[in-house]
Amino acid sequence: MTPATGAAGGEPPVSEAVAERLADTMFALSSPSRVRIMGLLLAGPRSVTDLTNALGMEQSAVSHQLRVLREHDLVRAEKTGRRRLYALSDEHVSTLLHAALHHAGLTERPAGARQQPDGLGTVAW
Amino acid sequence: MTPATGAAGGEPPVSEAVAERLADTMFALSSPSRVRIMGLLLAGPRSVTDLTNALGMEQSAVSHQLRVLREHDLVRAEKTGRRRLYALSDEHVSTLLHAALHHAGLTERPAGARQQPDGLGTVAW
DNA sequence: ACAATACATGAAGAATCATTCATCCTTTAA
DNA sequence: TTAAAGGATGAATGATTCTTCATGTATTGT
Repeated sequence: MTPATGAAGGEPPVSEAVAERLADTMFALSSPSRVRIMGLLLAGPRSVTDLTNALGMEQSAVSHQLRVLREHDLVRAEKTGRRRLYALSDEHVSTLLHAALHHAGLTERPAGARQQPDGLGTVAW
Repeated sequence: MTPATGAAGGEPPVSEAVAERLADTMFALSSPSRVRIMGLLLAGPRSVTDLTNALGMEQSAVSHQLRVLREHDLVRAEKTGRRRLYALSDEHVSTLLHAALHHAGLTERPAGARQQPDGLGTVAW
């Protein structure tokens, strides 16, 4: 087997555990709603109501998706008064997000791109 | 509204179109099987049979997942003889993958980490 | 105390996904 | 030509997922 393909030895290059962790994180970013939320948070902390208005979805849906992001440590909530301020959990996350956005901006253009060359709005790095 | 949260002006920081594209790409990496495949390809091109053996899943399942990766431009197939050599579609992808792996390696340790500090095996950069 | 605001959460339903099974196509070997 | 190897693909099925609806809890305002 593997007649000229390269080494195919013993331990896998990416352990199954890591694969699962990575997939899990990617999953959290695999829905447009959640990515849009992350996109908004990229510009600074937002309350659930802010997000709900900006996204044009139901408050319940936003909360549900925020929960997913929370459970995956992508965002953190800080409660002040009766509202909860959501923010990216750390700059590490925003780095990953930017990398991903950059990737998304470079690959396969749908022919009718009218947005910024990379699809980013005004983003504060 | 938005009483001290920051700007909440007009155009979204991440367009809906980009969010969809990004989510789409992330989706392709949101299953452990596909991540493991990518992990193997990180070490070099592999045939479907190679992957099937290394992964311990059925050939059909591997082909199905390869298709997803293909349709998302994450891998490319080159046919030589009666086998198909799959490889990461470009180095750009492997960059993103490494970034993601790095992220996965740093966040929340499941308490029982026995792998390399970052969970990577022998990986050729 | 009462009402309204801000969020969270459980249930339900439609849609989507990953895997297996069976089958088909193509290419090499006998 | 026949058979086998290497893959791809459609159908079926069980498991997840996203959204809406309804309702619950905590906090502020009057």
